[in-house]
Amino acid sequence: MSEVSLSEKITTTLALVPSGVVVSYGQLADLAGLPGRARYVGQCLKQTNDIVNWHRVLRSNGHIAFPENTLNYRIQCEKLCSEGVDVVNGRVNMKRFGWRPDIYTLLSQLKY
DNA sequence: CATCTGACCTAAT
DNA sequence: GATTAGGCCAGAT
Repeated sequence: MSEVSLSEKITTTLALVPSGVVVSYGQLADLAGLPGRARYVGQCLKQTNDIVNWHRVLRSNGHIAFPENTLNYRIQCEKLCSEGVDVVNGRVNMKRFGWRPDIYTLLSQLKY
């Protein structure tokens, strides 16, 4: 059986998040089998800049995690908007564009 | 070894 | 809304 690193669990799980859907750091941690470790997700994303779907990760309150005047902030806004996700004041309405049960079920099928 | 820091979260005020 | 306090944990100091 192959050993899967923690960061690998996170990146593979994130890669399954569909376009037009966003997740919080905490949600992603849970789905990757690392409950309560939202902070670790942040560390992983910071490490490498080429993680698939990195832009679909937001804070639990829907806010983009970067300061407003940064380049990354603008890029994330741009990418989300191009996917049909409304970003208002650097913030996404998690109620409308956030997690849906069917998608949750899909990701929950991940086994490591 | 102690403390600080951070792409974080929840609950309570 | 905002703030505080506690939780989380790998790295840096």
